[in-house]
Amino acid sequence: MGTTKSKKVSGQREKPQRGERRSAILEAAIDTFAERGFHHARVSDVARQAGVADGTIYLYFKSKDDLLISLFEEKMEQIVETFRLEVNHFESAQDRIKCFIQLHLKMVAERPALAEVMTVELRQSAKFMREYKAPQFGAYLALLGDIISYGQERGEINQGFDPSLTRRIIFGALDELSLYWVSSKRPQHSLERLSDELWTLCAQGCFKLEN
Amino acid sequence: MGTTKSKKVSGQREKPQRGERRSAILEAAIDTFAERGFHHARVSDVARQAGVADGTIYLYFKSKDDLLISLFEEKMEQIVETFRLEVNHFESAQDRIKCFIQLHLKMVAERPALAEVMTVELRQSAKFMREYKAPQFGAYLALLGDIISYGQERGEINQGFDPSLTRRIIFGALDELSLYWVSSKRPQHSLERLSDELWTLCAQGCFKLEN
DNA sequence: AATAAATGAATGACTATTCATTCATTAATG
DNA sequence: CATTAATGAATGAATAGTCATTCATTTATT
Repeated sequence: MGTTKSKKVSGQREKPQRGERRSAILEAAIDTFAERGFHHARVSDVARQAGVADGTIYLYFKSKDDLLISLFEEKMEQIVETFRLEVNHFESAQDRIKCFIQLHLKMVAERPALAEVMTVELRQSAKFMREYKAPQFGAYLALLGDIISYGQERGEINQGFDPSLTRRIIFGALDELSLYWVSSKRPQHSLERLSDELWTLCAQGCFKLEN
Repeated sequence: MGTTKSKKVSGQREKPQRGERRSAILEAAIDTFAERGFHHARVSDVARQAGVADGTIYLYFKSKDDLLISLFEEKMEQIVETFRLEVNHFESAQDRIKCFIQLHLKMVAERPALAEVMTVELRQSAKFMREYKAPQFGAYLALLGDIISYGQERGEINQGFDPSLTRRIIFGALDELSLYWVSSKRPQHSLERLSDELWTLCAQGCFKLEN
């Protein structure tokens, strides 16, 4: 059945135009890595999904690892750029943090496959990739840390907090909430709910004041 | 040099006694997976580290995957048991949460290789393992959630928080702090500092009250 | 026609797993 | 007690399968 040469597979793309090959491969890699996991995904799966031949991938990327790293760095760069702009629309550090949390979770909602690759697949190489080889992850953390420092300068946030730790706490919470949401077939909670819960905890803690 | 048959390798164990084989393999797997990463670690590396033959591993575990899963489940079971006992020594939910945070980070300090396997290597299989196949991870989260519910029953914690979300926020923060600490060659902060920072944020939030 | 881009079958490196054999230990026998 | 037989845990060399990467050939572009 079907045409002579190509087995149609769900999600398979049409042969991409010249000049769109590279980004077609990146997008195919996001979907394939999210679905099968980086280690179980074959390069030929990515190629099929992108509508190109196996060898074509090696015209644009040095190796399968390079594909994962490029994917991460390029997408993360865009994200950092967008977030920085959006966040700066707000004056107070409180609003900026709230905005950051919402943007992170909005991205999870809009690009779940990308979120999954970033949260799940990348952590495994964390020790090797993150700070060391992943400047854009550093930029993401730095953005969050800058907001906290800014809040301290403005007197909104207690001086006692160390931005380099607090940013990790907030990032860790966001990352785990994202993983939870992405992994749930039918999430029990809306992303707005996740956002509010985290925001409230960051803002005022969870204990009643008189105790 | 050395004996006829065995090349000495750093960290290699002596041939384990009968009845200690299984746990020798588990301990060797922790070290090897932490050092090389699960996917890059060869079964023969684990065998050498444990001081047994390759085939012996298959007398105790079905597959390399099964070794990772068994490792996680068995260690996590012990951890949950210990944590539950320790935490219940305290009356207030505040003290229980503080205790939980401290125990988690203490474990990271005492067993960094185990912490690394649990935070880094396992996340990659997160979607498949966690809730679905990893009842002990569920038990860990449940313990944290129970403390929060308990705090709400006692009137210490605002009813507005959803324990199933709050527990993930706290776990995510702990997990990320652990990863940070384990990955840093020379951590900038003591684990006590990490513990205090997270505890303070959970307890009172980071914003000054009058704003 | 000349050049560049794309193809995909073939290659080769890698390693999880198997299983025929060994051998230390225990039980049976005289 | 001394000797022999039985057991099954342990071994590790060989297997079998996988899949990233290459490159001779084909197709598209200028």
